[in-house]
Amino acid sequence: MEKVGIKDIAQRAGVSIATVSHAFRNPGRVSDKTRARVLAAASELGYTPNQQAVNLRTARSGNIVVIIPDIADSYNSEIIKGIEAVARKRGYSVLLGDTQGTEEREREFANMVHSRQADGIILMSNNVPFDIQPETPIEDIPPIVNGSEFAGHPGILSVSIDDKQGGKDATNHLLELGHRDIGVITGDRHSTSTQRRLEGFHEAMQEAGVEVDENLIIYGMYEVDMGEAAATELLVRKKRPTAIFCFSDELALGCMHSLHAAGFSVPDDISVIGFDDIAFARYFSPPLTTIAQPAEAIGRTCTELLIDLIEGKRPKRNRFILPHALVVRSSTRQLD
Amino acid sequence: MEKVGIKDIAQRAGVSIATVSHAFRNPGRVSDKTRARVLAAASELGYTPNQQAVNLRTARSGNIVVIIPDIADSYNSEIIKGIEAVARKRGYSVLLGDTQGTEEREREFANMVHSRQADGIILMSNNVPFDIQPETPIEDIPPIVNGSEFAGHPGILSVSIDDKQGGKDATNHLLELGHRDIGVITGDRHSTSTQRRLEGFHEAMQEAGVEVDENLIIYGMYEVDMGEAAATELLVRKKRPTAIFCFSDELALGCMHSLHAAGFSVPDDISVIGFDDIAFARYFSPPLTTIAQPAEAIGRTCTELLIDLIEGKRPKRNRFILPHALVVRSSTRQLD
DNA sequence: AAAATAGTGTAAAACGTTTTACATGCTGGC
DNA sequence: GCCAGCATGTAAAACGTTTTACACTATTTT
Repeated sequence: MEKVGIKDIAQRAGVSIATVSHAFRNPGRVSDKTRARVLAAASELGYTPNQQAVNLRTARSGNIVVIIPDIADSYNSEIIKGIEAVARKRGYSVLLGDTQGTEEREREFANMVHSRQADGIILMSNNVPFDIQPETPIEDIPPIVNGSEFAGHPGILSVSIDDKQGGKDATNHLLELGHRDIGVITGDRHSTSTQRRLEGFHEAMQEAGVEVDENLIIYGMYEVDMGEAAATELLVRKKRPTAIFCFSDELALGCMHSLHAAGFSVPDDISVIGFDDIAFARYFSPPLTTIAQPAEAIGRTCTELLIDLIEGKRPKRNRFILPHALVVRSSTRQLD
Repeated sequence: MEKVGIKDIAQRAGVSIATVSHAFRNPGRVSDKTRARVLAAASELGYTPNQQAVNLRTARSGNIVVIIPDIADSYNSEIIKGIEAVARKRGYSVLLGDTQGTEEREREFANMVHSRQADGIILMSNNVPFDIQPETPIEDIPPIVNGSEFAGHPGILSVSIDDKQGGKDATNHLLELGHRDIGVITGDRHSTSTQRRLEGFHEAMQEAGVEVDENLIIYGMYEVDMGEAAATELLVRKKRPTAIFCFSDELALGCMHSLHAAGFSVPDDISVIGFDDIAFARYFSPPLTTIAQPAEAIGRTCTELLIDLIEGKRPKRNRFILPHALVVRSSTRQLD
């Protein structure tokens, strides 16, 4: 367990430390014979390179930090799974940045790339935690990829589904089933995803020539409890909705819970559609109709792009759109 | 954006680099006046210390790695949340080690402490990814804390609930409701938690004088799909269970899904009890009766202990047991 | 046979800090 | 006035690597 370094193995193999280093990093640079001797010595001594030293010298950390509001959220953790997998494959480690929603922590984590603890950032949030003006040249921005639609800076890569179209698809599904009085429970009002989905909702309604009742739109957060509260809210409205579009599956879960508690049947009395298609969605009662996001693929893509960026390969496009899909299960049905 | 180092700020403040370092790390060591000058220079230049250099010099990384089989699992991600919070509070960052169950990755991650990328390990798994004999002295083991009951090495800290008692409590609950034909769907057969919960089950049955039907015990993994499969399995048994004890809430979810699909009502036809009390458990239909584990607290405690260990404070005890609780909801009821 | 080239090895600088050991000037006690 | 002791500052070593520039030998080219 004694710390064995490059120089111990140099001594044992009877060569210089430079040779040892070359033997590892730069095979061709050294004769096969000495290389073998070095490798032997290394394994006899149980050598493990000190990454800190390597990192300092090579000015890279091999880490990427993922800044995410809440890691316990199902959708988020699927994404992280994708991130982890690709990072590992490409030789990077992932540093977890659970911000619990606070901007202070967001900055803290973002600072890790300045302090060289990380080489790049995957951002699952809408604020850019630096002071970046839209006119800041991209060379001055550290490697960063956003995992959602992102409006902050045109040069920042982002990968996500087409939220607006998603919102439209969900709405059209309800419209096709004959619903006209459609309630909406949104996510965080300031998030781009909420804004875009809402646009999609309005556009679909307009195209169908159905008037939107603003009273039936409840703005909230993306969490379960919010779904419960919002559903109750909706039930006391003068005009009761016959269908509810929830901007996340967790919201839908909370929503259905409230509806059941109030004696309504889903979908017989009220249809509910969600968004995300988290792993549990098919186990809800009733199994949830929802817009599926390819969470893991989003995570994977973000990571591939980020690492490309770190390694100097900037893609031609800045905006990557992954396909979503309407998944019809049993929480929605034709209006009588 | 130019990289500014300690020597730039030394130059600007007209002092030596040693003084700059002291001004930061070691206030009293330097006069207030120069200290102020240094600090001013630093902020004017927008200085951020290069952590890699600091780490190399001070021989610590400020990282802990958490080795966990699947980060997308609800119970696991709650734990991670706890870990993150404490780590942050105490000035550490967390490196994610999602092993996807493979031992190879486990070793890879464990190796991060040898290569100085991390100062310690939180292990949420049952294999120790080093070659440690029970007789290896604790000084030779890197700082490590296990987040479950752990049998590998007596010197390794572990924090968890009392799984055996948990198994007993769940079983007694069913027994008290009059159930005698109790099915069991376990988690990974090799995990200590499964083994201990099973012991608890047997002990409770024995104490109640009820014979265990080995045919009603299905060994599996801790995942939803397994729950579905196992439930179907159980239904074809000659003697059908009137209650099922699932070793995780995810299993219970899958299990109830199968039961519903087969036309059974929970709890009217069959009672189901879970284990963990994940955030979603109260939203299941019916809301799940389960044994609550304090996941976040487990994460927090692990982390406090690990960091103590890293910083040289070894606790008097090696085994930390956190309280669990039976949470009765609506998935269990009195047998007619 | 001299000169260019390829192959192999090494000394030493560098990465950006922290920390040890020493130097200097000053205060005050005698 | 002398010395002890303190307050403040600094030079230089150290952390464990990678990498540059050079040296030497052996081989090939002319």
